[in-house]
Amino acid sequence: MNLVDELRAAVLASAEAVGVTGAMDRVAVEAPRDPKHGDFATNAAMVLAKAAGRKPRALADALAEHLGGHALVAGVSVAGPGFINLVVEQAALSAVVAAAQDGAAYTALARSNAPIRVNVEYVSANPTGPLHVGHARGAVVGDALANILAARGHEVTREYYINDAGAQVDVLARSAYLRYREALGETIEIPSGLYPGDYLKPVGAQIAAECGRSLLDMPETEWLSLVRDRAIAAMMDAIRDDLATLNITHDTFFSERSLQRPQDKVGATIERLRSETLVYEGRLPKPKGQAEEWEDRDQTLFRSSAFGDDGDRALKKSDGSYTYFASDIAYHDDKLSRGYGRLVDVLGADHGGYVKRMTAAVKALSKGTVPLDCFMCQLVKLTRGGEPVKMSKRSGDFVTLREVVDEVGRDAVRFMMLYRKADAPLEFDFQKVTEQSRDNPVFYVQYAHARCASVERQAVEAFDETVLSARAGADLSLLTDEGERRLALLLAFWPQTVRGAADSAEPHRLAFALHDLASALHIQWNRGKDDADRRFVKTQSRELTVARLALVGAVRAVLAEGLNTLGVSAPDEMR
RNA sequence: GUCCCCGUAGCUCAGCAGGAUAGAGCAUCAGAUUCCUAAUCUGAGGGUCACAGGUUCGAAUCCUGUCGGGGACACCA
Repeated sequence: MNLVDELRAAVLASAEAVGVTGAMDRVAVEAPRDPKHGDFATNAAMVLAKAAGRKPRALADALAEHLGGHALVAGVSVAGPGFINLVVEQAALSAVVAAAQDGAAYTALARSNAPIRVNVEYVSANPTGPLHVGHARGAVVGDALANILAARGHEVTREYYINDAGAQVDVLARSAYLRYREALGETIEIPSGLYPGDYLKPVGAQIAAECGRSLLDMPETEWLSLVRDRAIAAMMDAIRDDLATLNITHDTFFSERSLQRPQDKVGATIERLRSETLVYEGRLPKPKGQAEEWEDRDQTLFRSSAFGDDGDRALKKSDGSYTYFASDIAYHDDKLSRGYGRLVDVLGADHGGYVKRMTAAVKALSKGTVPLDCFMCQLVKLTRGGEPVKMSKRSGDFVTLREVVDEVGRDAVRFMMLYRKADAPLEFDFQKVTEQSRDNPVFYVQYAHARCASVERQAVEAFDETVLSARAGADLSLLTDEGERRLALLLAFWPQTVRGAADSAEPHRLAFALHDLASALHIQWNRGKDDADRRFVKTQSRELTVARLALVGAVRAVLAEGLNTLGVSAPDEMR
């Protein structure tokens, strides 16, 4: 059990001892606002006061008296409206430092005792071109979230939904066909409405090489599916390559088309819902606003309004084919049939209006047993030297994910995308991120890790190699310096941070926690410049150096584990 | 017209299931390199948490409304 959990258990035991029951799940052990208040603080007295029928301060006094006797607690005080501040025994922090030597094992303390199977769907960009920088955000957030859920102990599947069934892939095919003719020597012009990007030229060339001139005389109905399949395959290869530059790989690529052929799974799902009276034939009210070409007609509708949506949603287009939503219902039904306990969709900002209906659909399909969490990534505002860069796949004039990674580097792209809440807009400035300056927090955190490694190298030089192996038996009670305690306390919160990030699906919390830890490390390091007694490597005392190396090793292990979870490298030196 | 997200320091953003004096980075100003990497650190200035109500012991946080910015709104995907 980790320290924060132990303290929380102690608080709850104290509450029980003084005869309080009630909203125990709201009791939290957290960092106090001001470190001067103590090592930890709990809101227990304020949260439980009502149920106990006592005033917060009075209850706090009672709890504090009881907590004072706990083995881990060295000091207790009551402050403010009823906070109980705790100072822990040195042994408690020593245990944290010892446990954190192994970053992976220490992070495993965050594991849930009720792990479930989780499906995380992310990216799912249309296979009509290379990924652009907007996709990068969803890709990184989804990937990091999957890592974090795995760190929480869940069994995670990373999935990509290939939208290969709609009209846009026919447009892709027509665009590729023109490139095919171009490859055979024709001079072509890409009409508006098709994809003009150069990236289809190799596809056209490849088809020309394989099929020769045989497609030239065919009617579109004959070449369309052939060209389409090849173009989609080529685009998916390109997308996989793009994702690989960010170290992102999916476990499953799920084809939308496979829901319709060879078997009509979409129809089957619709009919099942119809039998539950959740699908019906009816008319939608004419939407207000832009609806000039509104055609009032009977439609096949899903009763999503019964599950929290604003209205019912169409499942078939006027030509009788399925809507994207209908396919997506069948797709999520397929996910459910694979036995997941939780579904997560990471969506782009332009899918905002889609969340309610999809959540409603999963509610209906799973009969409320499986939650679907949709997380929106807001737009990325890409600037270069203050000038906004436009992105539009149709124009063929967009900044690709690959360009950004090539210019800025994988680590910087990943960390920057994670260094803010996903549902807040993000400004990504090329210049700042390329500068490798203090402006870029990834270097700050990586530097802290490199500095830890450097300290270890220095220690070996000052003593010998055995100072590192001696850490296992270090006397950690020597770590009494204020800054050292501060580092140990930050380490103590790490498992909770991982839990919080996983359960709230907010990867940025990890990034900020790592930044905090890096900051504390840098501060302590610099204190050694003013005060030689505080240096990590203290040549006069091997014993003290070994203890401090253990602390540095713990910080390094957690930084490495955290960076690894975010998909960012943890270099041993940065020169 | 409806729905979703956002509005916190000059700028970019945190603020974890309401809680202690609202934080960080950048920028500005003033400092610290005989010393484990100055890609670092120390200090200062800078705020009616968009606005108005409400809920309560207590609100940046929850509810309602207003204003402002972005996104989405039959059949596209």
